[in-house]
Amino acid sequence: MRLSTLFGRTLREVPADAEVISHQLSLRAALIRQVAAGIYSYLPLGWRVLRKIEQIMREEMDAADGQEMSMPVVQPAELWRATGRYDAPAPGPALLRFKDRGEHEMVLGMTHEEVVTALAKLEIDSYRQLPLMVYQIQTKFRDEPRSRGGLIRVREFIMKDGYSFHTDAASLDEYYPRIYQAYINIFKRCGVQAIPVEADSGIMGGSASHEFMVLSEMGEDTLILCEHCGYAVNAEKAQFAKGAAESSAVLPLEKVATPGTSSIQAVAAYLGVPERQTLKAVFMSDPEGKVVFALIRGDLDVNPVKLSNALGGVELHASTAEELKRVGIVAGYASPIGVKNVRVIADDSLTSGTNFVAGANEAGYHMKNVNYPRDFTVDLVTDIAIARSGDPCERCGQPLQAKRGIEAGHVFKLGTKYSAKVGATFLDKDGSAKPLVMGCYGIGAGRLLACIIEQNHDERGIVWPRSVAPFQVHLVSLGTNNPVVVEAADVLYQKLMSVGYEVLYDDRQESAGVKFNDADLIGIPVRLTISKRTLEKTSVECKLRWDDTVELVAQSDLEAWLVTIFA
RNA sequence: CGGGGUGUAGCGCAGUACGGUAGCGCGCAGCGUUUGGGACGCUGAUGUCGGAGGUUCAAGUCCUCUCACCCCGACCA
Repeated sequence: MRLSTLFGRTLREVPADAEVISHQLSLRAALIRQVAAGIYSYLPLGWRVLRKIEQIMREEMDAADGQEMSMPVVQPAELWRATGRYDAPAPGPALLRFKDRGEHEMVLGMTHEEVVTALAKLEIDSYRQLPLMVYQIQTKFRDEPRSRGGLIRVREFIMKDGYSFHTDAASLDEYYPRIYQAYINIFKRCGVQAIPVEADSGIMGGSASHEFMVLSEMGEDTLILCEHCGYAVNAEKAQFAKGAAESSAVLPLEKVATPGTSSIQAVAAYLGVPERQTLKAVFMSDPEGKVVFALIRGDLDVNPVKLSNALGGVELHASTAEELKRVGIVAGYASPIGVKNVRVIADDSLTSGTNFVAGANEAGYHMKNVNYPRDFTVDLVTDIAIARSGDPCERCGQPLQAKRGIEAGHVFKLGTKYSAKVGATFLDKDGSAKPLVMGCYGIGAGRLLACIIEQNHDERGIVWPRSVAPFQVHLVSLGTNNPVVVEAADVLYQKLMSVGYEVLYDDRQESAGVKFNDADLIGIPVRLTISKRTLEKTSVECKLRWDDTVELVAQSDLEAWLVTIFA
């Protein structure tokens, strides 16, 4: 490809809208251009990278016995009604809906469980056909409330999504690690370090799932890691050792005046007790405004995802003052004692320890010596606490670390959630019809591209890993007014291509500075320079993008030199 | 959906307090000189100042409405 005719130009200045480094570089290096919020075009350079990423995913999926196929982006609403997701609160408005000219309700696919399960119902009859895995590399559309960070969080994106079908859970359990390993291979081959963590399965449902997280301050997820024992988990799901509050002889309930102490910190200090001897009340409401009272030991915080899961996955928001008033709760002094009209979900941290301080449901007053279950009852006791940096690991007791990460891939054991609803069954050996047991596996291609840049750049630009670089060789000719140089560069360009290299040839009439800066920005692994100077020595100047040194290589040795780089 | 911000040439920005002929840098086109880290000179083109109303002799600037985009939060397979 001659740079003089490449569609898409590099930008010298950072576009004002881009804050994230991968966003800035993908715009400046002419990989992508924005069309609307969270919707991008890929320019030729970006598309070449994306295709390389896709090819790596394809090879790893094929190696895991996957069969590539393609399913539509536009899907009938009835498929989504069948699984209940059309009307469910989640995904809700993220599922873009519209009508075609025949007034049929349609959606833009945000994932393909519905379509693939319907296909499986059609095509799979017998256990003899199982297990199998199909995958596609296809556009998804999710009408996110807010896109951000360039390609990191978008509305329209290309995803590699795979679906496996099994006779039973044991078969899925056996297959799942192969995909897990394939994912590790994919990220490694793409030059990104991704950490697999245990994850919450969210609206996808299912029994187990893992996310592949790329460490980045930009990340929207928090991971909890234990360096000591290797426990790695999304904070949404992380468990930790909570320890126990003090236990002593149970004392009689006592109401005390605690003016101006609407926070745990304040009331603990006022009464001279540790925070872990207090009970904290947190209120969240469902979409209908019904208040949930979450009760947890004062030194811990509520994890909204765990709380939501404890309630069967309902959507929750922080309760408004109005919602609290309606059920007679005094914010800041709320008490589990005598509370009515709300569901009380308690963290298991309050089942050990005695004589806690809790609110009196009256401004300016708390209760001392509150004991469960003597003084109050709850609807459910479970783990609803969020793990924080420094909390002890539940498995080994060592301190946990919290880090930010970008979710680059996600694998789920779905079980029969979709197949049962769609009626996708097969006949087992014993002649009985059983729902297919499913797994699903996704990686966002564009997000992965952004992650690659996040982890592979320097102050001058992108430093592509060889595996995904848009071209292998960036050929720079200096002195385009010198016919001898032009001729030599043209010959080298043709020769490199004839032996199979992907070459970006900077044949523009630009100064050396412009050409070198663009080469650094675009980040192709090998830079070859041809000039009057190199020709005098019948050599080519060679430089690797990740290395500062340049090397003169005799023209006759160039091919051998390149072989060592791409070996 | 709440809070904050920005829309002026392809990109980055000034001009808006106080209304009076729309500017700068880069980029782009032509000519010439340059050619190893974002060269130089000369000449030139490009704007419905996001949009619609309004006030005024006169609006990029004032008023009203509206749209788009960015950031924080809510949300998120």
